[in-house]
Amino acid sequence: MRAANLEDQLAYLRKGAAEIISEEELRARLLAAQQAKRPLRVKAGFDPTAPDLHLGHTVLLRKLKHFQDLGHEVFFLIGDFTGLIGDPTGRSVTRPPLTREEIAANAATYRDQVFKILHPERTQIVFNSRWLGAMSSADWVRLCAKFTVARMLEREEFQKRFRAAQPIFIHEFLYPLSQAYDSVELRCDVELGGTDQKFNLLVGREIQREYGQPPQIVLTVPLLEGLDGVAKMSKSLGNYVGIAEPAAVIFAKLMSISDELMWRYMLLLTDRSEAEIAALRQAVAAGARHPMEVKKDLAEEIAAQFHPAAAARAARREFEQVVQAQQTPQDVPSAAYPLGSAGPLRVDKMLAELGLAASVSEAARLIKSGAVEMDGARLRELALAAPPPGEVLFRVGKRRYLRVRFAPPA
RNA sequence: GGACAGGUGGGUGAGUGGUUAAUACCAACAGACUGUAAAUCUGUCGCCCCUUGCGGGCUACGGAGGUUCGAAUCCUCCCCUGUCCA
Repeated sequence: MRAANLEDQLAYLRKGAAEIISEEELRARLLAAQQAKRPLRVKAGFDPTAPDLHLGHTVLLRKLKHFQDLGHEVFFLIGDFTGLIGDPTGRSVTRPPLTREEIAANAATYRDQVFKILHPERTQIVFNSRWLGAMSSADWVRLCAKFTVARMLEREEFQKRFRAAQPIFIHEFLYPLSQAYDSVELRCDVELGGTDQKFNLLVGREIQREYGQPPQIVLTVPLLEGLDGVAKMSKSLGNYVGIAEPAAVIFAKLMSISDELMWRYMLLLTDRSEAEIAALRQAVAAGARHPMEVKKDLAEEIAAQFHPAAAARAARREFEQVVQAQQTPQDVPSAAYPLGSAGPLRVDKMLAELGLAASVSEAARLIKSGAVEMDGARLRELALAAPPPGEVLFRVGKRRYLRVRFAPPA
């Protein structure tokens, strides 16, 4: 990979990128680095509070890895200082500072997850509190003096809120400036981010120039749509696939995406070439390939990025058996449930107590809507006059299973 | 410092004394259909109690008090946000 010619390198880095500012500069920088026999310094920043990475993050991580494949150096920056500010999103407030222990724990989690994609030997994990926390008030004044309010208000998020008469707090202005200063401190050649980061990344260029450094090249990657295909993937929206999730979960979640979204995922989450994807898409359109089979291949391939290939294959088989053939899964958890003295068994209460429903009301709702099966038979009543003997298999909704052993009253 | 506007359920956003646990939309959950795809359709969508029921109780409309048989809706104070003026 390292020996590839310049144009091949550029093409490799361009695949799946939303925008490169500018490609000319990148070409020149690649060339200069090659001649000087030094790797490029490539940075991307991450939120210290959300160490549970999902596929949306991997779009960026994969692009970082592409740089590493070409021999460059990646700075995986954990924004423990900027985390105090919170990237302006309209609802963010100043966050309580994390303790040293929390930060260390989050960093460890990152390390575990990130190296499923990145090359450890070409990755440096850095914390921006190291330099931002050491800056004096005077340093901050100097930094702030390098950027104008008018420029700051160009950011779409600020502009929107300004027009809508919504609050903009002064400290929010410090976020882009801090991030930009990170680039100065690390003498970055390239910074990567989602398209929503474009403004911040560009501020980095200006601030670097102010500090007498050549401005970094900015490469943005598209925000990955979540499982719903509409909103961006995010944990809080619940439309995500976590990379630490079991292979079976990853597989099942990916099977629920729309056919249209499948192509997008294929482009951004796999190393398949655009030509290959286009051909496959045509085959599906022509009826030569069944979209479900293509989706299974994709789901298995992605699951295999975070699990052994055998585990991914097993996930596929399990899906075929449990979901498609409607067989009960192998490893259904079981629980004991003590029966009350006499009287009928209140199934709604039991489901809530065993964690199959969030509350008794919720459980009652589920039963009334026909979502609960007992030993394969749909349950319609909240109470059972005579609890069945021995072990009973409960199914709630499509996926939640539990074997319940009824213990006699104590 | 002054004048004015506003703060409602996960989100957007109605409601200005009483069938309002609170319109509508989105999200979410479940069912039907299917390739557990999407789309579509239907139902549900605060918590708890009684086996059910157009059943009962509790909690909820920035916070704290108050008026009233009864308040998200009126009054007082406080907190927060925005606009304009200084």
